[in-house]
Amino acid sequence: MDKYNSSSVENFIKTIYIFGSRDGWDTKSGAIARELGITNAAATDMARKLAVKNLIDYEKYKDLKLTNAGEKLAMSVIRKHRLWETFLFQVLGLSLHEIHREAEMLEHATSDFLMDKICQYLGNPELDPHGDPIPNKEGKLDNYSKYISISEARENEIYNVCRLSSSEEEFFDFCNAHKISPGATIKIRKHYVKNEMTEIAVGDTVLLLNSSLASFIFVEKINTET
Amino acid sequence: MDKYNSSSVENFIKTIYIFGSRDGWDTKSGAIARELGITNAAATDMARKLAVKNLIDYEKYKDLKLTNAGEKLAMSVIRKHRLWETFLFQVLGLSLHEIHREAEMLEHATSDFLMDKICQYLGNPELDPHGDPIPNKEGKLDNYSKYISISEARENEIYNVCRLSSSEEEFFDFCNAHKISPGATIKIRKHYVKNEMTEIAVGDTVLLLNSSLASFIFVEKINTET
DNA sequence: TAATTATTTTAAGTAAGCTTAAATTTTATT
DNA sequence: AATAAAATTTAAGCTTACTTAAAATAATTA
Repeated sequence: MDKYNSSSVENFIKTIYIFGSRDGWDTKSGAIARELGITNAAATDMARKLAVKNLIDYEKYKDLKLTNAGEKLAMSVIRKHRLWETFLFQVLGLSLHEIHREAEMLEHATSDFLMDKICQYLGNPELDPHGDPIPNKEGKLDNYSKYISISEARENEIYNVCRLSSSEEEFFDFCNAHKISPGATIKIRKHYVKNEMTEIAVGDTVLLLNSSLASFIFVEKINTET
Repeated sequence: MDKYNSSSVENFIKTIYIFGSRDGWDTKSGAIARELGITNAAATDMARKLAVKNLIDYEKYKDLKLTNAGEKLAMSVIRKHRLWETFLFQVLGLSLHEIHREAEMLEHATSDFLMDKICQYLGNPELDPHGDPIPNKEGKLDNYSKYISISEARENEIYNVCRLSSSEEEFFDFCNAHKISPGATIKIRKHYVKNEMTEIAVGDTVLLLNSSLASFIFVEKINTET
């Protein structure tokens, strides 16, 4: 078993993990290819190679599934990504969309040794600036309460925004413009199911979100106890 | 002209620059190959390809020479290397040999944008922790007084240590053990030319250095003026 | 200076990570 | 359930960055 994996391999494995953890998203070679900007043929090719390396279980035409080793690798890359984002945001003051772009490169060029130093420096954070949980050294997400996306939230209920889980500048432009940030309070007014839109209220403003926007904003029921 | 260069290309160009700036070192394909741990054939191959890309001037059997574009690229990579070393040393507290290993990877995965942010964060440093000068954004080494290595220093003169320009752990073990660090005062006692050894004194300790050690320790005549 | 040794280059071949185009399989539609 | 559409896989081919082995050139030494 090689110790070193290329950026291509790491991104492939990472994408399978991320897609697999999102409700209703598939992990077939086509979806991964689209995300990575490569052809289906290239993705199939990679899938077969990584199956030999025992990082994924591959059955033709089926969803790609990570093995234990594959999941471990995914968590390691995601840990590096989220720690770098936290560092770039907190220490160097980069913006939410800038940190993604840089972390996307740095995550493949950082040793476990250095990552642990950075983790310590940051005081072992549990969440990155987007609100996404940071896996620990062992690749586990401990005490991580799974938030729900706006598309899954109940009508006429009030929620707290917890995560803005995108990496596109335009998405953050939108969130900034309408005061949607972790900690903000929003009300779900109505799901227009056929049209795949959700109407929410932030303060006095009423917004109509398409399903893409809605799926990247994660919320939590406001805790009335304690 | 491509904007993006691979790690292999960047390391190749960087090595030509570094070797070219050291007295008595050649920049033939063989020397570069040895340094990079690849075969001569691979180095010749790369040399021809980079000549097409206009990064080096290539004449068979001759020393490899960087073009203006090649030198610009070299300086950019070296700037990133030395800024990362400074950052890892000053901010995260890594040791002198650890910073080299990590910077060697990070230098190829860092945008100019991020590098400038880090440079600002550090207060635009002029020297890295080894004492090596950090090129500016334009790829120039401004007001850089060229130090001499111990092998070039004059017998019976007293000097200040300015740079420890190596990346090997053992070298730093040696320097630590004998209190050789930037700022330390040493006396050159004698050059044993035939045996390629130099005898120096650090405080009360007399040390006999082989030419390899002597070539990595850079010194400056103690300034008696001002 | 001729011969030997060392170095560099050329030639042929490999693996990774892609591409396009054609064939196959799955999914959706009527 | 048959067929059309969509997705996936296979096949062949390309580039990068290497390798080994043989050929050519340069440097050294007798």
